[in-house]
Amino acid sequence: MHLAPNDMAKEASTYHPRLATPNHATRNNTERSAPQRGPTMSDDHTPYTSDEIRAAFLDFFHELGHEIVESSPLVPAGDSTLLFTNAGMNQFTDALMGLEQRPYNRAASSQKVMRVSGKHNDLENVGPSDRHQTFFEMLGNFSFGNYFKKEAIAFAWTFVTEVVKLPKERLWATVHLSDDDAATLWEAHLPPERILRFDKDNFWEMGDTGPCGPCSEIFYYHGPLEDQDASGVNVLDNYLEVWNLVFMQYDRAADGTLTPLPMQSIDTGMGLERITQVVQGVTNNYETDLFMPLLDKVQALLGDSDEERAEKWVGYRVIGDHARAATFLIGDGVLPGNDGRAYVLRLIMRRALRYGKLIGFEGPFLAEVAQAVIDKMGGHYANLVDNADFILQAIRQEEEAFQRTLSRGLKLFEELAERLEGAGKTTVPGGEIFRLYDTFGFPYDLTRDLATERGLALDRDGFDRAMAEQQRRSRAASGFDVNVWSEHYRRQANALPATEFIGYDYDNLTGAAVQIAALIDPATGDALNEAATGSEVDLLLDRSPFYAESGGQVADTGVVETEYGRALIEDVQRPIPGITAHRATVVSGTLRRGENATATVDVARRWDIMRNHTATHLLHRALRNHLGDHAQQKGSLVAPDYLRFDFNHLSRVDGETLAAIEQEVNAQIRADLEVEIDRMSLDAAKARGATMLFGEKYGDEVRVVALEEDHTDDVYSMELCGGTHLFRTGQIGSFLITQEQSTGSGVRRITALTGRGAERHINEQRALLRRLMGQTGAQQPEELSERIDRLNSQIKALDEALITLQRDQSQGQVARLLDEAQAVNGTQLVAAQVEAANADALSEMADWLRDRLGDESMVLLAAVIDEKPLLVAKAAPALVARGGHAGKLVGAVAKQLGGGGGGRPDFARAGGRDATKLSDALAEVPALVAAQLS
RNA sequence: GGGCCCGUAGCUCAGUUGGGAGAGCGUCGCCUUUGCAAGGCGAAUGUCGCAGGUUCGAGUCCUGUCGGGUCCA
Repeated sequence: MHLAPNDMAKEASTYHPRLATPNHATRNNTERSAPQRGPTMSDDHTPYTSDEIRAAFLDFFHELGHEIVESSPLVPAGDSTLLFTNAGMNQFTDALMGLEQRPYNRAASSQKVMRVSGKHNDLENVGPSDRHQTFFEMLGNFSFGNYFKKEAIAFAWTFVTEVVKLPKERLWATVHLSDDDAATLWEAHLPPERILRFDKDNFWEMGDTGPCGPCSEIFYYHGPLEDQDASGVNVLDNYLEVWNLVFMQYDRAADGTLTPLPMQSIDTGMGLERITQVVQGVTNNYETDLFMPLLDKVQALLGDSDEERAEKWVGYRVIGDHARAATFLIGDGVLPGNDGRAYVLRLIMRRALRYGKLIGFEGPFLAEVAQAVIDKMGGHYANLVDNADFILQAIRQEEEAFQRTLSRGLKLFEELAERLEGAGKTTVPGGEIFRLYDTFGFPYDLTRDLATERGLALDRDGFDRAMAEQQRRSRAASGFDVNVWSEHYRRQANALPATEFIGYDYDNLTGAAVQIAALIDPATGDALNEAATGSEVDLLLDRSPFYAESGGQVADTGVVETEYGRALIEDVQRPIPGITAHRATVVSGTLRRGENATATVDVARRWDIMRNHTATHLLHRALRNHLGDHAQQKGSLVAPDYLRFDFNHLSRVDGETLAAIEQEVNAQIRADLEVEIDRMSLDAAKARGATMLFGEKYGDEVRVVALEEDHTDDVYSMELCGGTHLFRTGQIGSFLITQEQSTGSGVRRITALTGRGAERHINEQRALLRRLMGQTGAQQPEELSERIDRLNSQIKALDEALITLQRDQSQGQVARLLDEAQAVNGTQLVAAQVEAANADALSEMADWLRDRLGDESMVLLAAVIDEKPLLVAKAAPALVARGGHAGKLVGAVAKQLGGGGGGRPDFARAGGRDATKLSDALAEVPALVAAQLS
């Protein structure tokens, strides 16, 4: 039942809270637990625990005709500018701006939110501060062009005063300086002196341009009543901002001017932790029932007394908050790593681990606390329970990784300290501290503690300078990657025609009758009347059989033809919801707006794509069967020539498992499962257990692709999917995994082939086998390995025989050369050209000569190897003592050969280019040696 | 996205203006011992991540690339 907006405020003000029951019919099925009533629970029906408050909030707005929408994941869908979901409104952005139509125009949610960086939130505040957290839940109600200020204010007021029953004498409202409407509306609820006006604090905007508007906030005062005063609002900490109501009213242009929006919307946000704190009458979030079980767990693990716990409060809070954040992030598919979201997660986890050490943990502990998080929150967030094993394993792994990092850092520090002390230094240079931190991840405060223990001072300024320099560099290098497609289209969203997709019906793939509804210049985004031969243009059709790239499936290609022109479709994208742009090149004639056309998809290519897409579903299921439920899709590419599938997994998949997975997929292909595609409501799909993807945005009606046995209705795989599929899995033909690799922390990638691609691959491999058989003389493939073994042992035997032979030869040459030794300034000198197979043999000969010529000998041997002269010189120890230098000698000789070289006094090598000068060069050796010894 | 560090024997690592690939642990064999622990003697094991380049010569220098670590945005 929907009420007229005017009645709504009245209805809200007479709302009577009923016992909060979580299993409301339209609410999602992840909310399982009945609220636990704590011993301190008041005996009327006022919600008290966090679970009760959350449930009461959602019930309250459901009663008021709001669609209860499940929290979207912490990783935002399709928004690369946003690191994490940071507000309840994120998943409604398009609906709030009127870009997206939803089957409802009012909604409410309890949204998981992460805030780690930004103007009001610094990670370092989390712990010491009473109100900062990284992870929290945001309760919010939303109106998409439906109700506005009056109802929003009335709803909020009713909820805080009648549902959670906050005392009115402690409530304040703030409105924007200019917002007389809101001020007047508040007067229905509060005396005028409790309605305050502010400027910037009460104006909300997303960016420099775009939708914005005044907002109104509800504050709760929790100090002594007699000290309450208007001057404290928005200033003092004991006036808590409980709820922010945003009135989306204007559109701000680039020049700063405000124009009213065609559709006025409401976006509100109330932190669950904060309202729970107020309801439970405690002074900070960490004393609410959301955190107490986690802090109790920490205490139990440490065996701390209450006094000890009280002393270490900062550490307790850091661990409590960060354990929640880590648990939820990993639950939503983020794993610790070295960039973006993954890095933030690592930062948070390592901060928790450091604080853990500080308050007395010696071994791993974070996974234990995470278990407490799952116990506490799993009732409402079922995915935590479903993925518990994976979450805990990921946390344990990171704890181990950090332990390794610390051990290595410790070792490096010890070395550094000894070096410093050896050099008589008393200060650790900032650059060194930074190196430990930057390159090896060894935290500053650990370096500080270790240095202090050894009586070393620290160059903190140097460290800070190095850090600032690195930040400057990083910032300077970071650029923006703007999605031009969506930029152009977003601008004129309302003026563009929507496209009906008719490509699910494969009869429509060729020769479909369509109309060119608009032509857009891709470079400028301008609408065109016509496009001539050679031009690149985006076609907007009234209906289209072309599949636009989405869900990993690449776009169809093909042809659009009119009576007067023909264009090749090269890419198809959906830059904003509902709009399909066909990127085309006009190859003949001219296309005009409004013309009728026929559209033809490259059908063979489309079937290749569908083979890969249906196979992707089989692979997804098989992966989860073999690796566990955590092996969820993280990314997917479905192309005509291959498929690529990324999924969560913490270690590499070994060959045996990979083979088993491939086998299972092929077995399902042979079982020739039927592909059954149904449209149903999201709730119905969930109820049937369909696989959904994190970070994917689903409408209310979804498409479910099931792969199942014909008669038994045994479902092998069921996924929400908008892609195009085969009729039966048998059409895949065969499935081959060609590669398994890592793409980053905790994510593995499998590349595979189906159908024609698999066939081609096998043929290539067979051709290779035949070639190898020809080369080795094997009659059967099975003989190959044996043949190669035999060849290898032959090579080895020949090698050994050759070396023996060469050695004999070398020894013969050495014997002759011994007689040719000449005395130069008291040394025995040999300088000669010999035959040698390689540098090692040459070197060996020189060794023998030197050893046999005595303590003051010098040997210089030359050989031509690979047409280039190579020299080796050896000087006996006593000669070196007298000034003999093999390196210098060999260098001087090599120079005459057009090369260079050198080495140590007792051993050196050199090479040249011109072998013909060798004998001349050797003739000069005695003189050179004589010069060295004089 | 911008940096920095690492990739050498099964493992942990050394390798210093570019000039004979090493150590410790482990493995194997023999000796000693009733046996075990231990000891003694001896041995095997390397595409120096991969691909280019510079050079007479590259583990070492340069470029690219893959893998791992780590900081910053």
